[in-house]
Amino acid sequence: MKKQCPVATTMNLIDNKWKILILRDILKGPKRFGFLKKSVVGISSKMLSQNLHEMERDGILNRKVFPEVPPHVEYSLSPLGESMRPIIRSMEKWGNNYLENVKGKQQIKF
Amino acid sequence: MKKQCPVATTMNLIDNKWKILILRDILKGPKRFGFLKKSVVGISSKMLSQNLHEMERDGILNRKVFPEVPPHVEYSLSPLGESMRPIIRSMEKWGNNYLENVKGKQQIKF
DNA sequence: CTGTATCCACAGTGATACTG
DNA sequence: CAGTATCACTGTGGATACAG
Repeated sequence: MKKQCPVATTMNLIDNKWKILILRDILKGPKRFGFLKKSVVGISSKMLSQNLHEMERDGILNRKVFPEVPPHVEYSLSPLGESMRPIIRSMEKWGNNYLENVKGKQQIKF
Repeated sequence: MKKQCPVATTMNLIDNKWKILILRDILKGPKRFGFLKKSVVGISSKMLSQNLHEMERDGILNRKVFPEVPPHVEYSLSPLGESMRPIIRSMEKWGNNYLENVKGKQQIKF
C-alpha cells in the first residue's frame, strides 16, 4: 500500500484554473450559471458546464434547481468545498502581494 | 485600466500540477534535477526541464550550476517562491484531511 | 548527470449551433 | 436561462534518441 501525497490529492480535485476561479466566486455565495459565465472571464459554456459537473461529482459543490420558468439553477458550496477556502484565500493573498509589491517594481518581467 | 484578479494572477504563475509538485519538493530544501525526476512521479525530463525554466523565468526559483564533472545543478527557492509556502501548506493540510476523513468514509466516491 | 531535439498522438478546448 | 452536441484544431505532453 503506497502512501499518498496530500498535495497531489488536492491537485487531482482542482486540476485546472477554471475550478479555482469558479471556487473563488462561489465562496462569496451561491451563484447561477449565467453569473459564472460572465465572472469567470474567458470560459465557454461547455467548459463551465463540464467543470461544474466534475466539481459536483467530487462533492465540492451542490447544484440546486428551482422549478421555474425560465430555468433557475444555483451552485453552492458543500462542506467539502467550503473547507477549501483557506487554499483560495492563500492564493488571493499571494496574488495581491504580488500585484502590489512585485509586478513592475522588481526586475521580474511581465 | 482593468482591475486584476489576485487569484487568477497566482494561477498564471503556477498553472499546472507539475509546478505545484516541484514547489512542494523544493520547499523542503534545494533539489537536483535527478531527484525531482524521481520525486515528481510521472514527470518526463522534458516537462521537468520546461517547468523549471518557466519557474526560473518567473522568479520563483533559482538555478545554480556547480562547475563539476559530472554536471551538478541545484534548484532552490527565491524569496518569491518561498512566499508561496502558505499556498502549498494549505493544499497539504486540505489533502491530509481529505485522505483521513473523507475518502472512503463518507458517501463521496473514489 | 543534466538536460535538448524531434516526432506525433490525442486529450483538452474554442466555436458554433441548437434545445428544453 | 441553462445548458448539450458536434466538429475542428491546437498545444500538451509522452516516447525516444541524442548531446555537453
